Amino acid sequence: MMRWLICLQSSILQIQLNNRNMESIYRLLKAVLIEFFKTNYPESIPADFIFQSTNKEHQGHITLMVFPLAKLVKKSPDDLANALGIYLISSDLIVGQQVINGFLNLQLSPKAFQLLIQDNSDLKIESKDLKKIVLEYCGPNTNKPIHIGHLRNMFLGYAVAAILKEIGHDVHKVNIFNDRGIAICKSMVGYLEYGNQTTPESEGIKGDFFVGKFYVLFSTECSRQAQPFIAQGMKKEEAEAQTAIFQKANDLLIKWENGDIEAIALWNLMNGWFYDGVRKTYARLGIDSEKDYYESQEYKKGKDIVELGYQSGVFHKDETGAIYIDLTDKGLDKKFLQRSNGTSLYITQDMALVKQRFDDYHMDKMIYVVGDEQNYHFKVLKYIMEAMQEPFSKDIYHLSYGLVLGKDGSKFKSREGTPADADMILDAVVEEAKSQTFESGKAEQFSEKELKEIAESVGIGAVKFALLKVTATKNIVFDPKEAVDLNGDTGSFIQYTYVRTKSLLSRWEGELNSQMAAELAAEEEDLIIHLSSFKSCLLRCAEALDPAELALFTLNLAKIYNRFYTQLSVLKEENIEKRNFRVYLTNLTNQALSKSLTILGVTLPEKM
RNA sequence: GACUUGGUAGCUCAGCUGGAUAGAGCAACUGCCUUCUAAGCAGUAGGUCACAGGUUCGAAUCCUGUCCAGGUCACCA
Repeated sequence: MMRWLICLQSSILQIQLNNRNMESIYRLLKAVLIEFFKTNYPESIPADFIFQSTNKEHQGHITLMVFPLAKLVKKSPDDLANALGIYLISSDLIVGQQVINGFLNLQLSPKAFQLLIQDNSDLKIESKDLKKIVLEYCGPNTNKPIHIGHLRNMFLGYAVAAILKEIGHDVHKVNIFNDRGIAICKSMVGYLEYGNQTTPESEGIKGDFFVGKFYVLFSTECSRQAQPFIAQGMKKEEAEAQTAIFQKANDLLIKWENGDIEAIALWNLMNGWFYDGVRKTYARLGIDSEKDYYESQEYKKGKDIVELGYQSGVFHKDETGAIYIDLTDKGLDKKFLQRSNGTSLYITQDMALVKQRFDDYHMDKMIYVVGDEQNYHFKVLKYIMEAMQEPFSKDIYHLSYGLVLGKDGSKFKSREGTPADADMILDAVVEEAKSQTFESGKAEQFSEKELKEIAESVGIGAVKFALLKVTATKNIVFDPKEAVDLNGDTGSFIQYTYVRTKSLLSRWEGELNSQMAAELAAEEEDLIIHLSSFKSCLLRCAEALDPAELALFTLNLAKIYNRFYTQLSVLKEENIEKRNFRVYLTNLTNQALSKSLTILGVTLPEKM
């Protein structure tokens, strides 16, 4: 983890600052403060200064913490604060100062604001030490439609990739289809038993749902057949393995692995339906990948690696013939890599896949976006590659994220076909967005086509934002009903603000000019200060590989702009200087909102 | 049992490397549309930061212990 963070750390942030806003101002003030200490206390020059934004109740923009400094020079905090305040006011960045209980509150000068505007007039980040990064996300199973957990995975992966790209890294997104194994065989048996030659077209069902339907039919029948065994006291999983229908799935799996023509034909047919369906969902969500990997094409190569490791003595064989690696010296257990019957395991194919990826891309970092229930799996994978002395083992990084839980805090179930399906949730939210447009009374302004586009953009944006605003490592309690509510801390609030800026700018015919007005209103100051933290926010998100802070930044920007918009006139302002500058700030906000939402994967409606 | 991640308002979440009276949104209650889009703005109310110790000028934040919850520890994926 740490190694990775250091690699990504940009040259822009060489000075570690204690606050998220206004780095450039702090840097300049620090220089002034150092001068003060050189003159007055040459024996004790502080290594760092702690700044924070001033509390709302007090006057000023930024606050210097004087306690640590007072301790250093052995003076009372208030005395030192007063001396520092007077010294700082002589610089052209500060126009006012006030000491309260050892806190030195400072008021920034117009020049300081002008400086902030200049620093952030473009929102581009230029950084060095760029990396080639491959990021795997999505990873659907082809036996049933994707569910809410996949949504978090896709949105997170997409946004992280976009953030890294924005910083300047060379990012390649890839997908993995888990297209083989017992699960898809269950759907296949379901189809053989109940399919009657139907197709998604004949039934008018989206392909992935069509395949999933037979998975559910299989599961239902399997549970039914398992009842007698459970009645005898057998555990559920054991009992299901005893059923006739499960045996059929197992036989099909063996046939498939042996290259049976009929089995493979059916497998191709059903996977084809699945891909057809899931790719529609990807398109709807704007999820893309540069290269698709398929488990079916990789899993056999894993066996070669196992054999190689066994020959070279890295892996061992137990008395039954199963091959394992001993990780007890890492504080872990033995991990089996190949069954005693010679067939491969989940980890076997990942061993092959990771090597394949490095052969394909020769990248500096491989990021896996996979849920935290697989933390152990990736830890082991990394150790195995290390033991195999693969130089890339250190470049494997598991970007793990928490579960999406239902309202009562329990896990969303999808195995038995409960409504955790991604498409169902999206449809419901889009439908709600549409009815909200009608409720707002604005529906008449829009054509049928526009109405549909707005609902789609707003509804999907709401779900994306709801899942992205929570810190990635934490579990999310997701209530579809709340995502449907488009008021408050939501994506649609931001989209609405964006549309506001856009509408305002479309009425403006003058030039854009960053010339600041002589006097700034508090709302303008807040906006400038907040906008000035955009770049550092992005850098922190890149380091943390987590878009949550960007989501919150964007939300706050929208809030601050809305206050600005309602409290001040822009186009109707009579003072030309003020009007021009407010249009300029509106444009900058528009740019920042547009950039942030695009990174987060939330689309920008033209109107709403 | 071991490892791991969490516990902040009725609910969903912020709170970055310790700083001022712990912040948002939802839900509840008040106001504001003949004025640049009211999917908005302004306001009221709501807290023993799981608990107990410790470190210090100062702790939601750091340390120790306890309790509670999720996840993992397969010849499943």
